[in-house]
Amino acid sequence: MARGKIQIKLIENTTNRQVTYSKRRNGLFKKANELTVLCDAKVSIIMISSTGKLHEYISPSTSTKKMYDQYQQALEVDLWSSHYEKMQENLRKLKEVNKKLQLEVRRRFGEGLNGMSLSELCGLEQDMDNAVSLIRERKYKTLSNQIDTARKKKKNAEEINKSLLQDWTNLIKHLREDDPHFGMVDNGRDYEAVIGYTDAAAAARLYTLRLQPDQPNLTSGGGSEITTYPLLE
Amino acid sequence: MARGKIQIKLIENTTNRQVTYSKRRNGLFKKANELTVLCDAKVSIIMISSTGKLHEYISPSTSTKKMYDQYQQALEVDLWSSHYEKMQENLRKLKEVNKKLQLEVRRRFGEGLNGMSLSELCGLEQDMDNAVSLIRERKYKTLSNQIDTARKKKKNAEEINKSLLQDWTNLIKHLREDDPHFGMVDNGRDYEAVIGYTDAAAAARLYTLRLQPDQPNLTSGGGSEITTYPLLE
DNA sequence: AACTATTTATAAGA
DNA sequence: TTCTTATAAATAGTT
Repeated sequence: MARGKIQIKLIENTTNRQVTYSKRRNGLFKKANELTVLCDAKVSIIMISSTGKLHEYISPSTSTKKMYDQYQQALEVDLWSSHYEKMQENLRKLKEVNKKLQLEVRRRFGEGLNGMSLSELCGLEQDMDNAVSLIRERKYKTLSNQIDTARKKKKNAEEINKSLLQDWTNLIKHLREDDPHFGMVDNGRDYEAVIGYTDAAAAARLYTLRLQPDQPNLTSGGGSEITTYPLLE
Repeated sequence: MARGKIQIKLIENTTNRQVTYSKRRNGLFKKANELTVLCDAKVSIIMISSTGKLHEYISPSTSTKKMYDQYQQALEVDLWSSHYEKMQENLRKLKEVNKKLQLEVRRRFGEGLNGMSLSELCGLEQDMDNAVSLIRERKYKTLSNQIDTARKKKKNAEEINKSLLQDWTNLIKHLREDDPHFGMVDNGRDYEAVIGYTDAAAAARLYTLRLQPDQPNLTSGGGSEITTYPLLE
């Protein structure tokens, strides 16, 4: 616009372009500010240069966020704003519900009863009594289930013990038949006596030990009726 | 900038102001576009006039949303995203709290007990029992307050009745003294007998009726000790 | 909306 | 970047 007319097309010379960008940017911002003052308008300008630098102008009476918010509202282009508002509404409702629930819970803890009428109190008491019955019922059910499970476990354990002792006895018998001196320890008593029938778990443990593969003489000994049992929880 | 210099200050004349706004807006947008082309820049302008109308310029290669997103990123001033995310976080937390409260309430109604352990059930039962005691206590308190109030009202009513009957007796007495035949009804009994002492309220009602202004012979009858009583709730 | 006198913006050069 | 300045462009006031 001076010292020669220019075509409005990309300035090829990078330096020139940057200078022009800088000058015209200032010009634009100046104009924007004049418009703001003269016409009581609000202007938001965001500019990004070809080198990626960002500049902005914003009228003194507002903010970039406000301008963008207004833009969104005005143009109704805004998916986000509606989303945002829905969220706010949601939040508000949730807070309300929360408040009510809190009161509900508090009352069911016996607090915050002051504002309640006699009939409300009666209703609440009734509710609570019913609920307590249900809870008690549930408790007994849970309890009886647990007892039942315990009984089953005990029974199962007893059976396993029985089988283990049977296996053990058979094993000893087989070994005796092969070697009459087997099982005699220094004090002259045999394993059965040492272990006794009082500690079945210990017997089982010992039994397992004796079945380790590093004692092939035992595991390979004539097809004994050894069985395995799943471990119980 | 033509036909006379102007001060950069608000144009008082509304019409002038709007005309200038329109002209300069075009000028600004033209400049913005030139800048876009000449310098390969991106420009977003949002303007809101004093009358609330919104106009925008946006460089062809971009969009207003993109520009403001870039603005956000570049300035690292998370303007609305943070707000938005905070809201989402808030919402999430509230929902969680809500869920817990709902479960709490449901359990206190005796529902949703399935996932609870025996000890949890025992704790809940204990809580509920305590709460029921508190509620019951409160109920009895409310009840006794109401009984108290009722007693007071009853006492008050009785006193009023007593006074009314006294007044009534006095009135009849006075009237008898003036006219020995007064009060005799067709079956020969007098009003006191008809009314009896068993229905004080009915006596009071009749008494009031007889004091209506359209029966001046009674109300004007020698200065009787008639008193008035406030109506009770 | 068009005109135009004048102001303002700015391209090119320093 | 800033200043200068010739000149293009914008625009205030008018029609």
